Amino acid sequence: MPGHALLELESFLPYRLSVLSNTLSQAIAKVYDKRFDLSVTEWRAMAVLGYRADISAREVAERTAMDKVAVSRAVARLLKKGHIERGTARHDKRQSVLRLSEEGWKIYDQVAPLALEHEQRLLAHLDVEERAWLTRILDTLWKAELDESMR
Amino acid sequence: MPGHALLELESFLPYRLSVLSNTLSQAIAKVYDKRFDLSVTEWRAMAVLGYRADISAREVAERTAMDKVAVSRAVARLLKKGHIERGTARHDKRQSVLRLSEEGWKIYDQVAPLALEHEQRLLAHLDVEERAWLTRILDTLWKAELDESMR
DNA sequence: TTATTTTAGTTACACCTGAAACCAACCGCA
DNA sequence: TGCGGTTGGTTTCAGGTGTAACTAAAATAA
Repeated sequence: MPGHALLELESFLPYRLSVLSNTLSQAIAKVYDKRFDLSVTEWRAMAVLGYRADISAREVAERTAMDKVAVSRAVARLLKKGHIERGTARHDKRQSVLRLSEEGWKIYDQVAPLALEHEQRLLAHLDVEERAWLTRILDTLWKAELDESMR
Repeated sequence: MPGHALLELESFLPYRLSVLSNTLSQAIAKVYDKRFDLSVTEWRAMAVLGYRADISAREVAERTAMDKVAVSRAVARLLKKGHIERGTARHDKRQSVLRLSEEGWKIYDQVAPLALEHEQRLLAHLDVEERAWLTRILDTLWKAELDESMR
């Protein structure tokens, strides 16, 4: 194709990142869904609440990089399932205060190790040096991209 | 939270990959959409057709890692817009034969350089060594993950 | 205090997506 | 030749998602 820019999708970085991460996410998502009836958004919300309890929906949104609508819906579903509990902040009646319920912790205790296993399974393909570089590169790109998307 | 697995989302690899790649994709997608009225799926189809013409929808699906439903819809929209043309394979009347139209090439010639620019902008955050490692690591994970998801 | 603007969260709408059902054409094999 | 199974592609349906509009509460300003 003379005269046209040469763009080979398979070696195009944003494309590769996207496909890789989607393949990865979908594989994990399927497991969460089938075994625990959890969507990725729901699990992400639970994950942050397992790490830090009694935070507002807004803070969940920040920490999961989901937008507030997605969080609102995930929270609604998790409440219905009884995986989380919701209170109201005393100092600000608009804010919710979210935490995992007893039941929620039981789910969490099954899913979290599974997630970590999944990560290990992925990292198993890399040697120590590669892992270090990957972490470093992701850090750099993360900062650079997120900064830009904020602007 | 004693007794519970420690999972910090922000340092969890699949999560980081997913957020990074989504932030990236959305930024690009917005540009494609606003300036060219193209969705990511549509653009990906056009990208492979720019690289290799006269292939079937199934082959587009393979080369873009999209499923055949997504391709079918992207093709339908691209046909309506006149960006691509469709024929039928002589040896197999089920198969379509797709290629960019004159009009499609005009769009392609604008978007492809833009995409490459985008990639450069991203790579600009990394030095030569980091780029080499990133490529290598992506290759490895790509093969490993895609192999597994095939099974 | 009252008026204005901002923020937390929900709802409504229109779109996108994946899974499954479906149709037509092809293949393998008897 | 004909019959079961497979493959390319489309359609349908049931969710999921982002954007924008909305409500209530809080912060800010006058």
